[in-house]
Amino acid sequence: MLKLMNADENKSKRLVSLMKKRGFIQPAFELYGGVAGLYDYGPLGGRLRRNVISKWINHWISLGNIVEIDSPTITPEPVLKASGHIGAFNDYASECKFCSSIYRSDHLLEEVHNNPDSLDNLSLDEELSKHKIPCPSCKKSGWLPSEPLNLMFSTTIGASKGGRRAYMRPETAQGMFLQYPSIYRHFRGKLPFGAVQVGKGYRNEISPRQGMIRLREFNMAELEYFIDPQKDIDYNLNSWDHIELKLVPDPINGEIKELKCTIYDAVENKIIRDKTVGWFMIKTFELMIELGINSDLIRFRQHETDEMAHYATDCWDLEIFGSYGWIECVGIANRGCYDLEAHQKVSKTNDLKAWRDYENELEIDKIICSPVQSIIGPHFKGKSKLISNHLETLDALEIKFPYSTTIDGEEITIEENMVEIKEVKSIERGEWFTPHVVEPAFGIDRIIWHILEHSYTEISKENDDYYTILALKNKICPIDFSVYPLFEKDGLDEMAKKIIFSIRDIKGINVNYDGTKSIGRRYARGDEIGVPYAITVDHQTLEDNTVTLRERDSQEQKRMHIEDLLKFISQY
RNA sequence: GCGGAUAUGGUGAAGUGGUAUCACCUGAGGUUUCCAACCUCAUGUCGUGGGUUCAAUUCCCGCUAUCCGCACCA
Repeated sequence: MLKLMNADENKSKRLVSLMKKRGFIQPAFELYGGVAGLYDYGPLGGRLRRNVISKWINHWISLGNIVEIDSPTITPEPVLKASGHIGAFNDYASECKFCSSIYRSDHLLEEVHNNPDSLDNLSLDEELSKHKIPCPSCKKSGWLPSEPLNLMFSTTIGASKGGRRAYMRPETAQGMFLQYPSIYRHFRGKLPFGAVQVGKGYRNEISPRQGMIRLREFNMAELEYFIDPQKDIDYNLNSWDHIELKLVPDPINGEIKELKCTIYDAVENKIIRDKTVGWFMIKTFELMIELGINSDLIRFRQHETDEMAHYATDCWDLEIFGSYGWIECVGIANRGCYDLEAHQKVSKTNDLKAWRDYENELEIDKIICSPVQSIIGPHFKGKSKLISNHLETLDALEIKFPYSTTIDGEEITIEENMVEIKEVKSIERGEWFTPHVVEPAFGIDRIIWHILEHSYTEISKENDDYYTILALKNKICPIDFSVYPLFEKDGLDEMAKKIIFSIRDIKGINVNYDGTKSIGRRYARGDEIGVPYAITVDHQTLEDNTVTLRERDSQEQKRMHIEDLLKFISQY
């Protein structure tokens, strides 16, 4: 496999050149020297990206219980504190007092400490001064207190000094969690349901590498699927029995082993711990094939327990093989109720819950102490509300009067005449609970990169070592049809333009005209950017209204009447 | 972040202390009856800031970016 990668190295260089040359992908801000980790999509890449995103959204929306939402990228600090992004994502950095160089605190201590990664900021500072760690750059020893090295871009909301601290979101998921009440209402409380969001995410990587693979600003597409953990849903997993997935399970019981099996078996045999995760895995696999990823180059890898993010309980990555090796492109995680509960706790609301009907109604007979407000009110004044609440929690059968307790730091006594012992009947039909969340999170840029890599084919033609075909799938490709007049004279060019106008009337089709240079070159130009079909207008067209339709991948041509062509295109 | 290498039209490359060459691509014209043909012409380049110098794309230093290791990240 290593040999294969080396052989492909030049090929992948030629792909990068092509991407730049033809306007798919290029480093951003090149006029100003460029910025690592930031990329532009060009005239063709922009449309490619749009097509991938549309396909992604439709794939999920068509399930019927998924909606699309959108939320801001600028996120106030408390949100990210609640979600755990501030804290868990952090490493500490120390600044040299003398030369202002900044280093990761734990890295400075590597020589003198076994596991500096585990230290908190105070211990880090202590160790640094105890061992008189010198600055690698100026060799003096003296460090300012370590600060969290945050991988998020920070900003301030509001221009004045009192502005609120905020960050560019590191994932789109939080937007879906915060919109949960609205989504819950939309579906009128019927779980399971989900929401998707496509947008930019930001991570201030220390050193982005590997081209499009690690970006500082990237396109993410995330789906949050809210489920009742107690309800067993039948996903009909055996309807995918014709597909064998490559799985690399958590090596918790031994060495890493890749195995092949159907999604049904993987869930049955508990290789995949969560059925819903399994369902999303196979749905995601389907989507990848539709987008043009080579199915042989896809595998799922389960996160090892210590590798799992702070929120997840089970997590599988969809990895795609390309010139950078196996790259994680989708993460499918069961996040449990972590996020919703965290936000409920911090924001002090009760709104992030769902209602579950009991199978059988529960009749509950209770004997309670009902406070007599006309006595308690005047007697305890401001404290009366707290006292009433307390009384309602007591078991009336056990209580003896006068009853003493401490409320709000004060000893109080309840006399018998302050309460009324009542028998109440209540019927409980269900309960509130916090839904669990299964999240498939897609790195769109990484997927696009691999679509391009897997589509990129070089064949040899006479006099041509590298004839390039970008075998993009229909409707993913930026341009769907090209119309070429054999020559731009004798009215062929006008005929071609007439045909283009009729094609443009068909919705959603992007058609392109090219009339310069030889016909062979124009086919080559089209093949190179993945135009699936070329329509050629020749002299015969003027006589009998027929054109030739050339297929990109087979390079075969068929002559057909313009009417039939338009019919073909409208069904394309 | 550390170590090494690199930066020349859109792409891929050559070259020089006196402002740069080639191929492909692109555009115009000609030619051409279906797969990167040919002819003529044309457009377009020394990453960036500073230093040395009469003169720097070339030499030196800083910065930025890219590639390869290591580390980090997922």
